[in-house]
Amino acid sequence: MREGGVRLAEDLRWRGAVQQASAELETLLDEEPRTFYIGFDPTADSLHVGNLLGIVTARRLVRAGHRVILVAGGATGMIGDPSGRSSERVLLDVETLEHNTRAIAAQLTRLLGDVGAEASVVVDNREWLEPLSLIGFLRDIGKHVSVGTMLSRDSIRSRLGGEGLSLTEFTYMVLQAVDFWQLYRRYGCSLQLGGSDQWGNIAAGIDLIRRLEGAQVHGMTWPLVTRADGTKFGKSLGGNVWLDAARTAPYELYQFFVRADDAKVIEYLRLYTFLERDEVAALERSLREEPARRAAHHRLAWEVVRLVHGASAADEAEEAAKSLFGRGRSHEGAPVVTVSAQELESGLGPVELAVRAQVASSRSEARRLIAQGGLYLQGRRLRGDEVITTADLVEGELVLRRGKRDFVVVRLEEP
RNA sequence: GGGUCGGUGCCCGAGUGGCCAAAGGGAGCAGACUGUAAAUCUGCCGGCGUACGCCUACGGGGGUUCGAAUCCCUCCCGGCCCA
Repeated sequence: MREGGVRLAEDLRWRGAVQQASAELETLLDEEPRTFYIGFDPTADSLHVGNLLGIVTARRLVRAGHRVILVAGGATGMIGDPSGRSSERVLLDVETLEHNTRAIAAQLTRLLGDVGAEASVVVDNREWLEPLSLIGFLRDIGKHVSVGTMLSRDSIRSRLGGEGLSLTEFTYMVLQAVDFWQLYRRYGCSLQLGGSDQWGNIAAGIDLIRRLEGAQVHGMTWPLVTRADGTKFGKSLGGNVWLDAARTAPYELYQFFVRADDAKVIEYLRLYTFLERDEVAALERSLREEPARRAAHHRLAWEVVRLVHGASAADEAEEAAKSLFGRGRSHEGAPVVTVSAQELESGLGPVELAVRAQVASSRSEARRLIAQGGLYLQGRRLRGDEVITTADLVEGELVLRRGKRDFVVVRLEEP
């Protein structure tokens, strides 16, 4: 039960990776190998940065000798978890959910697969939830669930005080309890992990198993990760930051983390990487003494990209960042847009170029951007009346920048 | 089912017949300062258009009016109270 030379419980405590637990961490984590589970909602066909902590935590437990079951919530996804939400979910259609569940299961397998097939299993809870009949559910399970207790949970109470919630969402908690119960019976699972907003759902499972099996199982949550201003971590330029390279390129993932708030980098390093105390301490010192180097930020970004996309993708993203933001050899991996040779030969105005390079979503926006002096070519500010032609290509490329930090490399289409 | 209050731009929220593309705040974008950070200051911030402008918008539909986010009808959705 050791991770990085330190007992797991102590390690997680130091990392700030535990918010609540149903028992002493040492009892839960250091005494014997356990089977634990973490659930993932199929709300999209890829996981995102918000799911990263679950994945990292799972890896820590596996490395310490525990076994993990990753549940792709194909069935619970049909219902929608009200936890931490102020408004009723819009239900996804069945085909989308099936597609998402498959995609997420595959992604989980990939992200945990290398720690050993033995130690990690990916299952879909439709396996046991779909066969349940309403009557069977109400007789066999519903009888053991106290509505009073459910009503006292924060996740429910906060909604009752606001928009209200449907029976469908109210029931979600019980379905998740059934998951835990089934995993207990099928795999001997005795510990459920989740974000702190999952505490109510986890507790419901613990209660159910106690009543149904007379057994004591446990739960543990990690804290909600925020940005320095208190808002939720994980969103970027108008959207989620995904763990699927097709949705968020490794370069962009790297950029997301490299831009972390100073006030938060160290916290993120502890939570999201496997670096040990002395390494984190060294980076902390660097942050304090030579902040402009941004060593902690770069290390954080590299570590996360390595975890998600592999070491070579991490190296490439790092190299591209160096190249675009300072001196570096290659910006392979940076966003690329192609234009036809004819197009560029006849010359493009900055507005056209910005739109073609997807650096602005409309001509109006492009014009506004240029008027404000926010478009740069090869590091030089572009004026509105310039014309860009093939003569401006440097090594066959135009390096376009929007604002301080968003680069796009423009290349000619392959003939 | 009855009553009542409400549904405004990405979010919060003002507006109660023309001066409304709609106050204010937040978010976002750009500039300055910097370190691809934070804080601060400045500008932009529905879409299209070089531009006078045009189009789309205040829950949906219909109506009154020269003119509606604002008035009327109706439907949908939500809160609260009553049954």
